[in-house]
Amino acid sequence: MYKDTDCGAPRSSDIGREITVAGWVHRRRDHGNLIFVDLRDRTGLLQVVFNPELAPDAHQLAEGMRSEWVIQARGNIRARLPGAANPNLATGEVELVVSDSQVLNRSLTPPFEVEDDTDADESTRMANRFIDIRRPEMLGRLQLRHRVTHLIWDHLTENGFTQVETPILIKSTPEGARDYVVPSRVRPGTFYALPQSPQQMKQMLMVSGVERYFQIARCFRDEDLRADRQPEHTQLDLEMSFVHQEDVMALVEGLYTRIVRESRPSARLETPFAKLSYDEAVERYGSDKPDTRYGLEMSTITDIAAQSDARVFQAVASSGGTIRAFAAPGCAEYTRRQTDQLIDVAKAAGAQGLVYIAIDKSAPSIDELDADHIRSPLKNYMSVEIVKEIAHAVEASPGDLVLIVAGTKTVANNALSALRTEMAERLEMIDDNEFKFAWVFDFPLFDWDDETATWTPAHHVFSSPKEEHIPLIESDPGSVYADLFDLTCNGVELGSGSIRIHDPDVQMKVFNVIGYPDHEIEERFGHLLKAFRYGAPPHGGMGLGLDRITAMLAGQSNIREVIAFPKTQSAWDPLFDAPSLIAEEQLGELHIELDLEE
RNA sequence: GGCCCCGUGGUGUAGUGGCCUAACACGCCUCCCUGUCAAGGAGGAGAUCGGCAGUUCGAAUCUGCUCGGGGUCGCCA
Repeated sequence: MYKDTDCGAPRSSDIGREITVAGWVHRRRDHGNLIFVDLRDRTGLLQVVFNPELAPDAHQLAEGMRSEWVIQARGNIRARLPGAANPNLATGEVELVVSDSQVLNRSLTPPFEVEDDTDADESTRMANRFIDIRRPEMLGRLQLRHRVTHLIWDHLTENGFTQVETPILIKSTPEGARDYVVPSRVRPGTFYALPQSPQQMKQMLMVSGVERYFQIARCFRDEDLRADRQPEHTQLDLEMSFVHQEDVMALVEGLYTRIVRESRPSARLETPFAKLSYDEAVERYGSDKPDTRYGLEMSTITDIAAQSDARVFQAVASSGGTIRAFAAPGCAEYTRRQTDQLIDVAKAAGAQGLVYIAIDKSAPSIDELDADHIRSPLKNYMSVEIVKEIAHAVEASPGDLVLIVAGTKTVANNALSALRTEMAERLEMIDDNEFKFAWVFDFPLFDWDDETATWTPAHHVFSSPKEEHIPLIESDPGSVYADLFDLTCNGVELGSGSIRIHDPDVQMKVFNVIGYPDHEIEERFGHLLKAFRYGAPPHGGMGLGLDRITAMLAGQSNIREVIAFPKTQSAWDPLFDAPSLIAEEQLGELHIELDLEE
């Protein structure tokens, strides 16, 4: 070993020990004679002193040392001079007096400084990720990720799970996201796909009698990226046999409670997790992944608003739309500029516009409102009575700003949900250290797709309808609910799960509603359906995003911050420069000809 | 595919038509310095302003196109 002690280890109790350390030159302070080097390794910093009188050779070497050189130093730990301790360093009471040192490797001047408060641009960091990860903050995030993964392994192992690896080269079953695809050399003209998730394989493992399966699985989707989406992401994939929905939820809740408690002990965590039906979540928060750290709950005021003379409201109400609203406390004095900004938020979320009613704080109460207390662009079209009713419906008080969006159900909810987030931020209602988990369950089994005029699976084709709804599958698909559940936290969807269909007849009915022709069912799912005919146990499970929970624990909104080598928004790896061209011979072997424009 | 923001020495920024022969901070190089820890002091090098085309007597600055990065909507069962 090049070192017998970690840089972050020495304390006062080590004074007098002779140790050897090795690491990177974090900073060098040259006083002409005395030279101080802060030596860094993964455990921390240690001040190393080169004294020309005690070790002239080592001192001469240190004169040439520069940032990020890799060095080794041997010497004695001693207490720092009185008053020279550094309370900001864990090792700040002591220092290493070098007797002997060696340069293990030199370094070019790094493109940016290795420090937590980096000012380097993200693309610079990504192109030099090997240096970026030297920053304690980054290394810490990778270590956090490791701890989370380790806890998953421990917890699930303790609960009877078996980790099984499933293949990365699988069959493409085009549906949902676009596949990443790999050409086959030995079967010209055919392609593998990379898994979007190990869904079918883990269900097959249930048929196989594994009973409790998990995997930290890489999943690939060739879709446009976001701050919380990479072309490849990691999910905790798990599946259990002989369980109901509550059993899966209880297991996962136990795991996530433990993850948060052990990997971020200071976090405020409420247990048991809240439980909301899908309908309730949408009604109260306008979203199926509500941030429940704050209130700002919304109400439906379609009937009240439709009685006003406002044509927008009448038109929306009569065309089957919905009018929804919530009260932003204390915002009645918002300026034109501020309300305009809110209108922009609503429009960006798809709404035609936003109607607000400011209720002056001088009003004694809602019941005693008069016209002078009301400020609204639609003031002339709404009687005071209607404003009172609306205010009551949204539980507004004098001094509040009522935000109203009219539109289709989806539009109204999306816009109001965006406004809710916006107002929570503006009103500083968000506690970054709070982890408010909520289960959202009882999702509809199907969504209606206007564009194609078809029913599509809300989650995936294997989710089981609620038993009492099975008779409705073909007659009234829209009213069929499923044993489908999401784990959300602070307004982020962390994972989805469901009880799966294990009855081939029910499965066929679902396929029929979705409108898959028989040959396509056989082509895409034949292998799984065949397995199901050999005694499939009732089973269910979840897929949970590892990147997202880790980012959340790290206090980051961008999952690239917890991924060692992430890709850019255009799915480019700036470090290795992938994707890239391949040689003509490679293309030839694969029987591929390029047809590129230009 | 749409919308929005960004691109100036190694890094981060300032400069929004002539005062720019491009400024500042950090970093880098040389020298000085025995207790610093974002060490300090003195001096120095380093950018044709993402690229191309245009407008103009004159462009980092205006226009168009393009490339790259980020955010977001669509998309992501």
